[in-house]
Amino acid sequence: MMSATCELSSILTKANHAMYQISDPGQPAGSLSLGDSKDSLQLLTSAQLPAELLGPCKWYNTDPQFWSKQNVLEWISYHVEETKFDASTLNMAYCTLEGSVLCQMSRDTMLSMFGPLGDRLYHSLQDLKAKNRIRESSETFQVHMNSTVQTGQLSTGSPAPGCGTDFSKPTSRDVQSELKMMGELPSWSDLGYESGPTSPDSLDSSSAGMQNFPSSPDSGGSDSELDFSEMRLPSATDSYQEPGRAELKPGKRGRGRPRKLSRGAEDCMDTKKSKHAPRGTHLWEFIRDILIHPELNNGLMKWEDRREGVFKFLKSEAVAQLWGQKKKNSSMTYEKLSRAMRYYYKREILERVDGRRLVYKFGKNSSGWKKRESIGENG
DNA sequence: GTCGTGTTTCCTGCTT
DNA sequence: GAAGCAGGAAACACGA
Repeated sequence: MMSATCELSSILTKANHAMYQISDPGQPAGSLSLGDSKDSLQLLTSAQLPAELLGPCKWYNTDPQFWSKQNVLEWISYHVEETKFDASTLNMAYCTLEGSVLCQMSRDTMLSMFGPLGDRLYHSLQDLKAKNRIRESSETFQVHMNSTVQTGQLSTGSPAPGCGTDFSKPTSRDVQSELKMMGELPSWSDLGYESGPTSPDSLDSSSAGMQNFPSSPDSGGSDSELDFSEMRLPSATDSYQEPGRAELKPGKRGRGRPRKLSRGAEDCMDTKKSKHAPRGTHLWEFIRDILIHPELNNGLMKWEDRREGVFKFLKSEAVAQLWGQKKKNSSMTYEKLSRAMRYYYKREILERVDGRRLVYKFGKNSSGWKKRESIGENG
C-alpha cells in the first residue's frame, strides 16, 4: 500500500520535475549534464490541465498500441490525478505495462487490475484508440494537402486538444534566449528529466523547436498549469521597481517584500492566475524530491547522512534557480530559498546543523525521505 | 472579506 | 571580501 503510494507519488513528482524543464539545455559552462537522458522521465500527468491541453501529450497523440511503459505510466498518472483516485490502491506492476498489452485487455480485466479506475481507463483507452485511428487517416490526408497547398500552417480542422495555440505567447526561442541571459540555469532536462514532446504546449511549439516544454502538476497538486506566458523569464523590464518603492529614499529601500505589479498589469501578463491553483509542493518536498532521486539530481544536492536525514546543497544557486522555475520566479536565489528553509526550523520540518554550511537536516515533521518511505529510490 | 499558511523579498548583523 | 547563516519585518498568493 505504502509503496504504491510512494511510488506513484514519486512518479508524480517526476512529472513535476518535467515541468521545470523549460528549455533545451544550452549546457552553459559548469552546468549539469546527464548525458543521454532520452530514457529518463517523460512523465506528464497534467493534473491541473484541462483535457483540451492534453493534446500534445505524447501518450495522447500516440496509438495506445505503441505506448511505451512510460506512456502508460503517464496516462495512468493523468487519470489518477484527474479523478483524485487513491493511488495507494493501485498495483504499480500494472502501471508499467506496454501499451500493446493494455490494448488486449478486456474491461473486466482492467476493472480487476485497477479497481474503480479500471472502467475509466478502459474507456479512455478505447477513445484514444479510436481517436488515433481517425487522426492517422486525417494526417495522411493532411500530408497530402500540405504537399499540395503550401500554407505553412494548415489546420486539420479538428485539432487535438491543446492545439489552440496562442502564438502571441513567448516562443521557446524567447525563453531560451532569456535563459542564456540569465546565465547558468539548469533545467530538469539537465537533471535527466527530459520531458520530450509530451508537453501540452510542445505540439504547437514544435514548429519553433520547442519540444520540451512540459507542463504539469505537482505531486501535491500543482501550482501550475504551465504555459509559455507563465514560464516567461525575466527580461530587462522584469527587474521591476515596484510602484511606490521608487519613491523611497534612494539607496535605501523599506523593509519587507515590495509590492508586485498592480492587479491589472499582472492580469495582462498572467491571465491564468485567476484559476484556482492548488498549492504546489512545498519547498521542503521539492528539496526532498531532488534528494531521493540521486540518479537525477546530478550533483545538485547530496545526502550527508541519509539515515539521519542530513543533506547538503552542492549547487545551491542551481537548486534555487530550479525552485524558481517551479514557482515561476526567475529571481529566486539561494539566499531567499535558504530563508524559507530556515522557517522550517520552527515547524521542525528541518533541523539546524550547526557549524556546517549548506547542510540541513530533515526534522521530525518531514516525511518521505527515509529509505523505507521512498520505495524504489536509492540513495 | 478575513484569516492562516507558506512562502518571498529585503535587510542587518554575524560567522566562516 | 565573499558566501553563507540567522532571523526580523512585511508583502504576497492561495485556500478555507
